Amino acid sequence: MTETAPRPTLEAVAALAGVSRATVSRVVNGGEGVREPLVQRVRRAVEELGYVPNRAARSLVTRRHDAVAVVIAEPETRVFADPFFGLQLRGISKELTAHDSQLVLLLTEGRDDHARVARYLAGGHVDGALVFSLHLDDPLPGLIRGAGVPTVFGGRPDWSDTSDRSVYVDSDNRGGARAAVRHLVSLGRKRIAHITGALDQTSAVDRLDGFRDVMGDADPRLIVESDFTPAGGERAMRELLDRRPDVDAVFAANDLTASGALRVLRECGRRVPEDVAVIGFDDMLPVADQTDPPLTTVRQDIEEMGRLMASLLLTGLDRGHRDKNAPDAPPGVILPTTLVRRGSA
Amino acid sequence: MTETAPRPTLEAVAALAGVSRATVSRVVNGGEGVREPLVQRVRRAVEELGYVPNRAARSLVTRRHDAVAVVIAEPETRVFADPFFGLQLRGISKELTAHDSQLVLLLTEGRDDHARVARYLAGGHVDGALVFSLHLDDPLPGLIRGAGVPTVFGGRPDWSDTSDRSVYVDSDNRGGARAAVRHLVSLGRKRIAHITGALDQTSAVDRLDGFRDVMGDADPRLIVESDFTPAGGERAMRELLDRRPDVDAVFAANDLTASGALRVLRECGRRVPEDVAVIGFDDMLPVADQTDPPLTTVRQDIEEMGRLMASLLLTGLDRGHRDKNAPDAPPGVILPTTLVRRGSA
DNA sequence: CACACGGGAGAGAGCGCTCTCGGCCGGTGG
DNA sequence: CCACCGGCCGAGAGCGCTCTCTCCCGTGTG
Repeated sequence: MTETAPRPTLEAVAALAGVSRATVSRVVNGGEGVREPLVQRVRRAVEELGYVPNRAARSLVTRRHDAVAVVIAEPETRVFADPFFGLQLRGISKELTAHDSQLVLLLTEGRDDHARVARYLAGGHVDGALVFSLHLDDPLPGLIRGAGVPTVFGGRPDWSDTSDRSVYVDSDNRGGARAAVRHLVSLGRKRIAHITGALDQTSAVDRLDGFRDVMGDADPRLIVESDFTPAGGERAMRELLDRRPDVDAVFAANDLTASGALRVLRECGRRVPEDVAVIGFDDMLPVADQTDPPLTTVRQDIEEMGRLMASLLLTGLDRGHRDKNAPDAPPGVILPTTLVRRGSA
Repeated sequence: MTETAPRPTLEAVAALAGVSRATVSRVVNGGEGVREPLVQRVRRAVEELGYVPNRAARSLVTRRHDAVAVVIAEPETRVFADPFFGLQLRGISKELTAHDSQLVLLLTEGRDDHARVARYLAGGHVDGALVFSLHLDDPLPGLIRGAGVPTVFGGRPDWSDTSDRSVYVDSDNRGGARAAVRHLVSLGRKRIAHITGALDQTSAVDRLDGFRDVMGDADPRLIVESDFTPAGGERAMRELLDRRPDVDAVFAANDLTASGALRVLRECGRRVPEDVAVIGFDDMLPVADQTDPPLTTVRQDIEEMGRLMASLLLTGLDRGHRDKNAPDAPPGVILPTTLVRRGSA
């Protein structure tokens, strides 16, 4: 823990270059309206002193922070133990650093954390927020909208509030589900079942809707509600085999669920994919490629989703600064999903 | 993207409470040396206006930022796709919010990112840094030390530089490995093999050392070098069966490797644990409990590791401010690991 | 009853930066 | 030749806060 050395200031650079602070500032911020020889002198001085602008001083006057908060609301520890957020963060990070913005991470669990996050965002310490809130009844999105900070949501928010025009980015859960089920149909399967995800999340609802788009007239017993976990997948699969022993295909709401289902099928002596074809969702590595047989699944580009969220937020901020009357951004952007064929279907 | 409302300032609170800015400042920062009735008046005014201090203005004068950077150096995308960092971040986040500090996340891939991170840290925008650097030859730790920012490393850094007294937190990789191997011995296994991790990482080296502590005199052919991946585990297991078909136990450097090994063993008709016992490392969910059979493994408390890193950094910072001559913090803190018995050994 | 003492409150400087404004200088048109 | 205009640069104010310094008032003492 060494003592921090005194950092060079704009003043110091100005003195060394023999110009005024204002000129150094201009050069540091793009160099518009400064003649070339001066620009060079200043650049050299900056280099020589190793000058780095003091962000605090800058944002004190500009009222911008070049920082955005990433809020991950995650009641269950389990959720964060999967690679999903890691990939999102990666995408977000790339986009933010490309725009020279910082990523301030806010993790929450429980209600008091919500208040803390809302206060932080309302405090105006960041230019905007990227929010991941998984559950329909989560109060956080409301709190955040109340904070008056530009926000982009990850995943479609709950539409129960119809005035809600929140910007969001989501995967094409419904379309992906349709593609999966159609694939099963094209394989000649007749009794296609669906193990749902936790239906308090829009992604689970959308995947179920996609299933229904294709299998609207299916026996309702072929739909079993579950919770996105492997254990839940096991339970659901047993239930399914009990209800309809003749089931010949399963579309599981995610890969974890599918892995549970696979285990039960193996236990019960059903061959996959010969007797029962199985499709998952997410293409979550290292799960999907580690099952036996490797899982056919619907891939979503999670990293791209993060990148796009950040991009949307930043361009929104820019537009806000330049032109308040620009046409609104589309409220939602849906990223395509693709079917990845492996061994299980 | 609404317009940001004008935020109330200290001045405004002071006016409302009928006191000076200085007094409000005192109250906001703990209220020492202000008489009770005034404290009350100020508190009410703060409440009424919804005043939140402007961090930029504050840190401009205090030269503290109440922010620490978390640097995750991660050349391969694969690494971040596992739950490890998520849990670390969770632990770090808890500790930081308890101390009212922000978490600024810096993800890197590639050399130019290193320079960027070093510049950022040297720029003095944060009070300290928590650094995860997995590889022995990574130049990042050196750059970061050069930046002169208080730092705590996650995982034992490379000791090739003997003057290095970096503070770090690590799991007891060596002890955990010993416990695993001893367990195999206690099961009566005689031909115990080790599939190593990527040996450019200290964790892999330490686990190998732990294996050797117990099995020092083993046939060197029972040690196969691998890379922490499932595919690597498969390759290594085949190699192992080829070299020593009579192998009766495997200690794999992590759970992913173990899962690959399990698959090969099943393919080759070996029963687990009857013919070959298998132990992993990490207790990575949802891998360890999803294998067939469920994996016996060595658990490390990853979240606690993150929490402890943050705690060490913060107390170090505090001490730095209060008393430069306090005894140095211990360079390394090692967290215990525990053997988790499941079905595979 | 005058004086020293100490604790609580206010005044004011300034952290490092940006940004507006005004002045200077060179070039052009009348 | 002079007024004018436009492009560059510098001067200076001020962002919101903390912190030192000073002043004031109440209490205890000679």
